[in-house]
Amino acid sequence: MDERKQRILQAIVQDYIESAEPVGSRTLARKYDLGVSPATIRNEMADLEMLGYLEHIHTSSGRIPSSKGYRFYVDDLMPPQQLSPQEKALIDRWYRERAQRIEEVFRETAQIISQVTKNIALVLAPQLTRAKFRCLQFLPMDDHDRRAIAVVMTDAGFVENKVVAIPEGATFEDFRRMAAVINQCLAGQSLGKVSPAIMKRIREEIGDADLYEAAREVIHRALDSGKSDRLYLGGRTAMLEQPEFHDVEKVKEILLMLEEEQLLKDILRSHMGEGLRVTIGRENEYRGIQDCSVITASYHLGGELLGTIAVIGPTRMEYGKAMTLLDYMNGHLAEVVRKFRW
Amino acid sequence: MDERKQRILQAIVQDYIESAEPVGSRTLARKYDLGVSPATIRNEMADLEMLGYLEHIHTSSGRIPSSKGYRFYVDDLMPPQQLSPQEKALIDRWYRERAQRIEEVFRETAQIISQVTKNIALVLAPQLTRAKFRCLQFLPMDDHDRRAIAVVMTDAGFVENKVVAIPEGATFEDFRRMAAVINQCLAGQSLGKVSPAIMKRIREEIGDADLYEAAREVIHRALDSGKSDRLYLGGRTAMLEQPEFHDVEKVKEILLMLEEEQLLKDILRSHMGEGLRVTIGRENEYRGIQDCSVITASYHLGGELLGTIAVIGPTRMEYGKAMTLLDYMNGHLAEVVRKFRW
DNA sequence: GTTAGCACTCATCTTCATGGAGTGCTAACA
DNA sequence: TGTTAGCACTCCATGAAGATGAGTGCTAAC
Repeated sequence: MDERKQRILQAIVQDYIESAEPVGSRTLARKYDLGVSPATIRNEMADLEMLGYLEHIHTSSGRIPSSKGYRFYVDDLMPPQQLSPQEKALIDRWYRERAQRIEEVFRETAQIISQVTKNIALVLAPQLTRAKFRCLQFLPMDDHDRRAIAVVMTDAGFVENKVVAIPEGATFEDFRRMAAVINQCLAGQSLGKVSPAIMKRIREEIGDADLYEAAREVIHRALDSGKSDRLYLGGRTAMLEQPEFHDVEKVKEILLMLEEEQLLKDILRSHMGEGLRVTIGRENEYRGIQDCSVITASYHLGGELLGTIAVIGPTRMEYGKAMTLLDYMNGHLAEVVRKFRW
Repeated sequence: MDERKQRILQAIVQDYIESAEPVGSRTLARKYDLGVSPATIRNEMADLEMLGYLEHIHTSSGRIPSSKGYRFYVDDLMPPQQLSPQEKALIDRWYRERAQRIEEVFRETAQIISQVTKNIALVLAPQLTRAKFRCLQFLPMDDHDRRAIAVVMTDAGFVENKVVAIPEGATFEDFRRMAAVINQCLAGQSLGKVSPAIMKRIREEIGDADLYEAAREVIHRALDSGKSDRLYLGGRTAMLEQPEFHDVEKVKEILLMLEEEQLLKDILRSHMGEGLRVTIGRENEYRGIQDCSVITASYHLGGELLGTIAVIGPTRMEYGKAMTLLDYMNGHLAEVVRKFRW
């Protein structure tokens, strides 16, 4: 692929991303200073189509980039972009004004990304499975000693509370004792997996069978909440700005997909872990988004993978802008998570 | 308005609700056994239009009910409806399978309502402001005594936790002492309003100014979370089934409204407190939904107002079905909330 | 290798005719 | 006096026909 072909492909992709209309040789020649006539461009376009970079709806409709075309654009042709200081300042201020608690940080991150890119934004918050157990405490819930609140804390500063029943025969004091045992045994352990050996040690320390059963349930439920990492979603309305979604059937389809939280998490997880990543159209495994592109960025802290942020939109997407933004938000998030941690 | 007019109005409303098409005299005569000719129906329709019960897009377009027409239908003409035992069983099973925690109950309630009515469902969970303070406890958060977790519990069994900073010079032990004071002073108080007198007493009991400042903040933030009652939303996709939302602009408008949580809460609150209530089209105060109807039902427990559930949809709505369902879910919710309380 | 020119292809838009569903009005009927 | 049949009229939806415009592919000339 010679340089002229690349210049033409670049112009086509950029024009199509901007206009959402199939681009023809004449328009291209007029708008971009390519130094050749429409006829030449036509020849080149025909070649590019042969090579699989462009597509044709029908004769005489202008070309649109194929997945392969976008891929080449993203990898080799896309001019590097940077957020302007104004944009950065805007984002920083947004955070400062609206995001006090860490949940708000995630939520607002999704908001910002969707607002800026006019596409769907996903933020997968750090998984607690990767977090380490810090401590567990019980609080009495009623005066009759029948329920207690278990408060579980992780080293990342996440706090969860659950109501647990105190079994017949046991007292709140027993639970307090149990907490001490659990704290001792689980301290520093990853929530993801508690080894049978540790459970055995806890059983021995606790002694009483009923009480151990209760302890097992508490630990189990604490782990459960750890497994369900939280997904924040933004841009349900923003995406309607895209002409691709001017058809209600399409909108319905996408909205239905967005309600399947598990599916979204799976998609994100399969992209996780390799910095900035772009998956274009057909490259997607899940069929429902094979006319969409997914850009993900994973944020780390001290080498540890924390979570992922993503943009999902039509393949005709401002890749450069989205990638630059994700990269910036990525750093921001790692920073914020670091701040909330200690 | 004589009986024949009423029968005709009833037929028109029912037919329009079913078909979403303006209904004409001929169709009406064919489909419903009214015992009169189309011409007579035409005359009656003209009368009903004069009286304001029907509307006309243009000559020769068939009639649709006006807000006033729907109102008369809902108040006087609508046949009473009941959920079938099958439907009830279905709902009960749904709850049993998916709703363990109280938050899930609210969420699934919204889901069920939107699924059944194919419209937007809102569930406003009990406001904590109405709940009474039960107790506050602090847990140490880190080893350096710089942060603590405040766990606040209400008599309805809601538990909230917040991270608070321990001011320079104070220790965790001070906070523990402070908790004792607050517990003593606030026990049984409504979270909605803490009188200045009580705050004064707390200040005197605590003594130290810095510590009092910290206490004030904790109480303040506990109340804050009480004020933000939670809204559960269902049916973002279900509503797309309605032909009224076959236009993307309409969809965008409604979705934008649904993102304004405060607005939705305000709408619900203004409807709160009077059992089953229907507001039709123009009767709505908020302009954005003047071509929609809102049906709300408030659930109570021991005379105390707890929350509201609602359906929002086009004025062409199955009022009977929605009202019956809301009424049933209402009882269900009160029951569930009672079960979670003690 | 590049370009101009030409024939051809679609999609879209406009216009126009047509049929169908509906109304309103009037006159006849019971 | 209330009911109905009949008729003229309105408006929407549909589809065909034609014009328009943007685009391609191919060939021949530069």
